[in-house]
Amino acid sequence: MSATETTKEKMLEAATVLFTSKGYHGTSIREIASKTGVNISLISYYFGGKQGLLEALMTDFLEGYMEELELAVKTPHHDSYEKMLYMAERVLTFMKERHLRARFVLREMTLDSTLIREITSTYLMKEKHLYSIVLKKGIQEGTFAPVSVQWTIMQFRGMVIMPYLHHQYVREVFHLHPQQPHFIKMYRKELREWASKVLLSDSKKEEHKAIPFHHTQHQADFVQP
Amino acid sequence: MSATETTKEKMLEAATVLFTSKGYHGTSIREIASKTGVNISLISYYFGGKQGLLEALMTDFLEGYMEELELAVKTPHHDSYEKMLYMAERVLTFMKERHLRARFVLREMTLDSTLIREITSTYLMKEKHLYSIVLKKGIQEGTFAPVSVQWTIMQFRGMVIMPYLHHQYVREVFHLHPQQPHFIKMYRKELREWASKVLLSDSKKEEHKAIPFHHTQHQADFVQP
Amino acid sequence: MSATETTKEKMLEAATVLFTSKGYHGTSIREIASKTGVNISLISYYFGGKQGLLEALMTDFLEGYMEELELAVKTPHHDSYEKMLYMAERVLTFMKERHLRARFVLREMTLDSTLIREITSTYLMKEKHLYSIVLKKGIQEGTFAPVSVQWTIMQFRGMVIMPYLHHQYVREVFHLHPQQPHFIKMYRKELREWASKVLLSDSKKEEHKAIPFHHTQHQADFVQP
Amino acid sequence: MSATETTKEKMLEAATVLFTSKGYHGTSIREIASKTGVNISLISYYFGGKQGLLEALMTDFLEGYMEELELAVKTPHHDSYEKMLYMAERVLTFMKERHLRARFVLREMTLDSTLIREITSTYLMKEKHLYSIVLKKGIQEGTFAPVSVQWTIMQFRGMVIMPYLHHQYVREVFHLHPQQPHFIKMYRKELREWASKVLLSDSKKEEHKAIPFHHTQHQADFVQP
DNA sequence: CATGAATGAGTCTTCATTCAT
DNA sequence: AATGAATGAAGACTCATTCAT
Repeated sequence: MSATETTKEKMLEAATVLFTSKGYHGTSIREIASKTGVNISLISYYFGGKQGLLEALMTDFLEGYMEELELAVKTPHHDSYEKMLYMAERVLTFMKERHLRARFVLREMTLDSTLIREITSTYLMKEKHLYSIVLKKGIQEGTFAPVSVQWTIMQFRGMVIMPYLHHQYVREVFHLHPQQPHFIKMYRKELREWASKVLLSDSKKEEHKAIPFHHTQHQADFVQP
Repeated sequence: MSATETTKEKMLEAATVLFTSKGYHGTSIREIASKTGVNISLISYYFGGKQGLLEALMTDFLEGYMEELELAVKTPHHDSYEKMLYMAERVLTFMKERHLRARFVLREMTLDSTLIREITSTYLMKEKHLYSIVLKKGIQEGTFAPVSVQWTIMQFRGMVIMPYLHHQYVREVFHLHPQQPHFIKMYRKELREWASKVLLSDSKKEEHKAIPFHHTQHQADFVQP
Repeated sequence: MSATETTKEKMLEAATVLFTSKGYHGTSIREIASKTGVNISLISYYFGGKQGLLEALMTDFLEGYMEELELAVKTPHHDSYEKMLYMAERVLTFMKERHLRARFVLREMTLDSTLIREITSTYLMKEKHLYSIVLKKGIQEGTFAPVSVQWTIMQFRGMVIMPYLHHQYVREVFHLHPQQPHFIKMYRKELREWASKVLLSDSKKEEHKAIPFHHTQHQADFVQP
Repeated sequence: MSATETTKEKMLEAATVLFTSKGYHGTSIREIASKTGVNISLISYYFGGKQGLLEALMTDFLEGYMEELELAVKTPHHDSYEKMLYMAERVLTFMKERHLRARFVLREMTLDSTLIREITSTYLMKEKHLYSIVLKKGIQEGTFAPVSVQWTIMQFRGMVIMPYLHHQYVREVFHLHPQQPHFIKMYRKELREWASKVLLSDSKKEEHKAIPFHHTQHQADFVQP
């Protein structure tokens, strides 16, 4: 890795941390440069300005994100149910490994600046498309109940990104840490549970026996009826 | 309403619009003043600065939000299932009526600035507490299956706020408009469906017949098996 | 004069001095603000930026310049010869009173930036037009010899602006001071002399007896044949 | 010519173009390097910085300029009148061949920075001296009328450099192109005309018959009395 | 001979805020 | 209650220059 690449990477990392906690506009390039340990002007030099840095950050993340989804779709599975969960799994793992950047990008996508829209819209469409394919296939196969494709995607996507976008909330209110392996394991089970209840067709429900709540053993917040 | 109150209200409105689309730091008080049609210094005069404006905006929203939840909890219902859905309903309606402010506040809560934490943490705790009460009660009653309280709250809350926080996404990708009455009506049904599948205990599932998909008649995205 | 106007005027004055001696790009607004004794940001506040200051400076000068020429043309004269000289006289006096600004504007007009062109072209056309009218009239009347209008304008204009654009040269090399009344008086005579030799038709040369060289008495640089 | 010399020459050429249209301070060495197609640092390497480049540019031009004048003075002529016009001719031709550099240097000389003064003052003095010699000689010979030496030099020099310094003006307003051979030819005649009227003593005027206005045949802007 | 990474000083501009009116 | 002049700090960015390679 060349000197340039190393420095660039360090900059992106510093920017990620700062952007995530203070927001894009709330962070000055001076802070980024200082955190990286280089001169201010190097940011404009490498990325052509603060905005270039933002674009690099987002594009880089979204590209990786989409790649995970695409690879997941290509991977052969027993049925659409397993594929759907595998998609979530890969995306979750991907975001876990870069949870700060994930949080920042997901938040930034809630703004409606033209710039953001330009960067993200293609990816969002693609994401919808991929989920859509799998869902439709599953319904046709009879694996899934005849659910509304769009509402299901919205729900599913919402659940997948939730721990990262609402990282702060999850941590403060529930004392859970979405960047830790433990969390992922549990969250996977929750998703599976949800999917089995909401997605599966009645005929398939018995085939796919929902994983029993053995993960609840390390959770003390249950109320016995 | 006095002249002062009107001006203040107009300022808050302008700030809401701008903050929502460009973020807090991305908006200058100059823009707010100009959009309101008043002198810049009036913002510092009324709110003691930009930060004061932010606090007023958030506190005001969160207070109303909590009030809705509290009133919903106090309202007598046939069972916890109905109460839970009624809570969602009130919150949804509250947010629909001020969807811009909702979006902004929800997004701002994903930052981890100390200021934001100070403003929001009490409300978040209270929200968790209220949902918690209802969920636990429902489990004890036997209305709800013995689900994990915390995961369920996270999921439920995620679903409720999703259309407003991800307003941009929902609009661009699915061409739906969460601020329109039509949307609320449909979203209510989705929530009910979800709740019936995920929350209800087996014994109750028959009692509460899930509302059939008659809303799907205006939706063309179904795939028949 | 309001506080604003006074401050603005002071800024324009400071900018004139600095721009003239160091050029537009060679001068920082910090220097201008500091020389004016106000805060830096006031420049952007009043003129909308450094460029706005430049435009104000140039437009203001050029407007005054053209007004002199127009008034001179409107003033009734015995013949075109007197009018022509009167035009020069008024412009000279105008520039003498703001010789720094004159120098700066005249120099700036030798650049070919788009901005400058946009500001100046209209004025230059008008100037040509006014000179043109008088020259043509003079030729028709028989006051002037049938000279080339365009070459004559170029020559005449060159002579009029020379002392101000080449102020530095005139001062350093000839120890003359174009901003002093004395200079103007002498220069007027030179122009008259030039005009009588170059412009007047033979028939008129006798009528308008060239003013004898009595101004040469305070000049020691003559060589007797 | 070595590779070095070629690169240096290309740099000077690029600098000339940019300095002329945007001014010295308005041009960055980055632009110069980029236009030349070499690395930025090479400018500091070759010329010891931006200022060094400026000095090289000016000195080079002024040296050539003076050489022309000196050679003209040394060349034997029938009388001072012919010599004077020959001086103008050589200088005009010299500037025509490098009209961009001429324009830039002439404009730069209207600034009063210390640096510029240091570079130019010697040359200006020399120029004055050379013109002075010829003028005085001519007056003593009786070729020239007893004109004021200094005013005449100012006027003469002004006329000679005008087309190059005011290149933009001449082009935009009169649609003439001082860098084309055609222009030079016409301008030479204008100068001769001017000189015959302004400089020549009465006794000599008949000897040197002013060239009739045959150049006016391609000029349509004449007004017949 | 020529390059690219890196720097520090400096650029213009915008920010939120204050104060006298 | 509301304004507009004015400020100081901070914003992003560009500058010319250096140095190791």
